[in-house]
Amino acid sequence: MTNPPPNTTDRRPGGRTARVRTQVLDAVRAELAESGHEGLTMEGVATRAGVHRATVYRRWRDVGGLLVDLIGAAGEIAWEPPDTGSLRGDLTALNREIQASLTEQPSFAVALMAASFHSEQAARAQTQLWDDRYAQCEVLVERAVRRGELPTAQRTDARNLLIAATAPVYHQLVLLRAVPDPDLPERAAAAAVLAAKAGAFSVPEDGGT
Amino acid sequence: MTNPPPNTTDRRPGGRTARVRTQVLDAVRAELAESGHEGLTMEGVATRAGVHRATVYRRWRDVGGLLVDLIGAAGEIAWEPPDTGSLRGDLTALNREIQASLTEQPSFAVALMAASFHSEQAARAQTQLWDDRYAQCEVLVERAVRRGELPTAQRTDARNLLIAATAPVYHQLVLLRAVPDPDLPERAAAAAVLAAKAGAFSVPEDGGT
DNA sequence: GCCCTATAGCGACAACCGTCGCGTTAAGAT
DNA sequence: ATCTTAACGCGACGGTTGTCGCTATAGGGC
Repeated sequence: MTNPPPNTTDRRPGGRTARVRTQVLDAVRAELAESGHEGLTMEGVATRAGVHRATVYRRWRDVGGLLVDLIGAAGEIAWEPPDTGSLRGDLTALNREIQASLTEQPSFAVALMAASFHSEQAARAQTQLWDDRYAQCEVLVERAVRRGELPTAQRTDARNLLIAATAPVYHQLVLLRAVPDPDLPERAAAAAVLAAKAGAFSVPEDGGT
Repeated sequence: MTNPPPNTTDRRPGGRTARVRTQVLDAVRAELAESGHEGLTMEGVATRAGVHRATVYRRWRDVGGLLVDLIGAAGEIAWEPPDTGSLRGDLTALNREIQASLTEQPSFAVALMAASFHSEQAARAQTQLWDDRYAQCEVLVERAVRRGELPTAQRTDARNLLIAATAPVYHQLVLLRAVPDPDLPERAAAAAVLAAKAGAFSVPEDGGT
């Protein structure tokens, strides 16, 4: 008997499995839109997807798992950091995006935050998501340095600058649950830029080579 | 028949009622310490307090309600904003307090945040709590202005300054779940001060009288 | 002390949640 | 076309959650 050529992974991602996945993810989106992150329940998703509860539990474990998979599905569409020609403009645009994502009904970002308190996978996915975004955004700072908008005597810590610029938006909307202030994105961006120009995020050039 | 003199409120806050309350709140603290905000459940609190489940549900409604009452009980002990002699020192001290409150095990602040996604009362209480704190902290800015640390040509919006200074700490610890950075409180405070000195939080003096 | 009644105790309940074992279906390889 | 078995469907289960109607207890005004 010839050795059977090894099965790639012994998985079956196609056909029915794939169909079930799209049904379930669609159901997640629909439930989220209809009843918000509070009404997002495993039972509800399964019923709406026309799939058995046990299936959802087996493949996604908990609500966090569903959201994580939704990130995966959405993450395939690329995101690009804004490029307006000035650091302040870029950060403002970024903040506007963030404010929109936290304000839209329903907010996927808020759902993920809520889930991250109950679900380990959701927590990890959230950290991952923001980390990636911030990494992508570091180019904003590099561009600003190249344009001469920032002091060049010392390197500017891009991550800290980005966090300083964006954190107030989250703070106001999530923690303080303030009504969205249309000027906040720009104010927060401007403040961060001023601080950066004053050298607030400069770090000693670490020894090269 | 003589009109019976009106009972003050027809409530009975004393005696057994008060005893039950302290038992329950003690149980909340204990459960929180033992199993964190994730393990804080109505059932568990009731059992530990030696009280019937229905009683806890009736009086506190949900986990959020318990936390809210805990704030009330703790809120009676006064909190004072730091006063170190400089704006930067004050904000750094404030940030250190915040970082400590988010890092301690278990963290009441984190528990309240988690609950605020499920419980309306918890959400309101959270907003209220931070609002009060920020209102109290505005004196920091006033003192700084009086000391001449900030530009006086225009008024500085204390609230925005405070949020810019403190938001990064929440952001790092809650959203990004980064490991606590001992330098962050100072860095964030310093950045906010620099921005403020550059006029980032100045607002047009609104026309008095 | 004696009432009145606010509040707590109690047990039952329906709903939901998550898991399990087992039978069925249909990918995907030959 | 056939076979193997991954993935799903199904129903049942034990545990938890939140509510309700009722009874018992005790606070506090008289």
